Amino acid sequence: MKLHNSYTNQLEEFVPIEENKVKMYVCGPTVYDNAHLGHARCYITWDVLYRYLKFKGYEVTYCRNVTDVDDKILKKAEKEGKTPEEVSRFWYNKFSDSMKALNNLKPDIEPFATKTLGEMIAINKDLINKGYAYEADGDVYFRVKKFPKYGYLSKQPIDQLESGARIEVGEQKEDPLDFALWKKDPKFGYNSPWGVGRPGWHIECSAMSRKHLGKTIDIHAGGADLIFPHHENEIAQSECANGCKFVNYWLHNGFVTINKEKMSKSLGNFLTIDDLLKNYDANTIRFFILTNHYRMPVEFSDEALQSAQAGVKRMLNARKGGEENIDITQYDEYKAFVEAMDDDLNTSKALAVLFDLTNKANKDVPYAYPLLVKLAETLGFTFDKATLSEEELSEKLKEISAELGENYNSMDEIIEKRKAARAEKNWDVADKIRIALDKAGIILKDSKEGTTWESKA
RNA sequence: GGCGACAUGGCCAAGUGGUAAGGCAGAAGCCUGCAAAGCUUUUAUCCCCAGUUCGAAUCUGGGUGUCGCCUCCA
Repeated sequence: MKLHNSYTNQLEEFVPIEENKVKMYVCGPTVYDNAHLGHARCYITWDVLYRYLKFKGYEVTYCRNVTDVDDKILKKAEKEGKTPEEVSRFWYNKFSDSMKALNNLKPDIEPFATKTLGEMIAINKDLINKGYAYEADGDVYFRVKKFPKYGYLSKQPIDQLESGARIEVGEQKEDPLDFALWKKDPKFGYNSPWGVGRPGWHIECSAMSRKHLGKTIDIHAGGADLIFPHHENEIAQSECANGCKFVNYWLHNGFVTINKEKMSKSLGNFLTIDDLLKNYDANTIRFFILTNHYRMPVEFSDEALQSAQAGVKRMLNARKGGEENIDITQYDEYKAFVEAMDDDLNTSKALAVLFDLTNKANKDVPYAYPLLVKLAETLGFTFDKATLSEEELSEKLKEISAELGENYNSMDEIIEKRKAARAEKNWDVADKIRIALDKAGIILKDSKEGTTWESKA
């Protein structure tokens, strides 16, 4: 399997440190607000990687952190008169709900920054002892110039970075390039050897990664906007503290754009996952994301989502049939799918394979449907049809009964009535029934085997 | 200014040297009492210019355009 490594900027054969085992870390959310489509793309992308690695037979440990100590959380807490814990807990729960709604698998480990403070302090101590960091009036900073490889990941010449760097008021840096490992904060801080303070953002990931996955890990992934400074700084901290390589494969996803601009919180041009789910289901959003290669930008538009909706509907509508227990690896489509995914997660090509199978299923090729389901599930699609609850069904029946001026107690009754009308060539009655059902969001499908119904939603 | 990415049919999008996958939308036909679903058929020479090559969307050089990072950001 080949993956694009941002560190070398090359496609590389993926070889895990330990045979058959993968340790992957994804930079998770800072929990202070709703997640938006951009976040959805990121976490869907890495969810697909996680699923695919497992599909390939790897034993994967997927760690995605939760940043629950941050300026924005504190600001929100102060504004709302809550504790930072209350704020972060609330938004973490919201985030988890969104991830679940998008059908993303739960990572094996979801560490919280506030629960990893001991590891952060330990790393900071190491860095100070080794001369890579220094304390200054309750703050701790990293000496960037002591790490020659600084800038390698982001491909930034150090002098260029230097010209952009500034020392903020109140900071005690030796050099403008230096970044904070620990910041004095008497109000919301935690005890440390340097007084009461809070960790810097970057050290959190270095610490959580080391604590849960070890000093050197296979994969570290996240949005491309994290390359600088976040991931650059993580490398500096971890490699200097641990004296060994931090990450073997750096993977970065592209952005979601809207009107050709990056969708982001600061620009305010974002759509929350919750809002999106009001109009489109998880399969549609996933399809929309996966039609593009993960490193390319994806332009959001309702037209694009509607196109995705139509496409995913076609796939999910594939005719059921075939044997369940087959050896799927023997088929060409399986090989084509694996080949596509092995090529740096070429999901658009993989989707083409799924459409090939959809087509074959509709022509009753015996292995097509089971293989389709198996492969589509590897990309995180779900084939469960929307089912109506008891109450929803009785609600619909009332609606339809009212529309037709009759009293029906079950869908079967209605279908029987229409069947009888059709047998008498009473098209008027038959059509009225079909149209009334359609109005209530129920679609009838006539076939030689009989008539079936399903809910639109 | 520095660094990087992208430019393929009406829309989205694969394709890194051998003659343009797939999806959506459109058209025609089949099926159907009608419809839905499905099936069949159907629409491109790849931003521009120059070069390398027997041969380029694919490599090289030069343009043009768009976007991203360099500050919190998935």
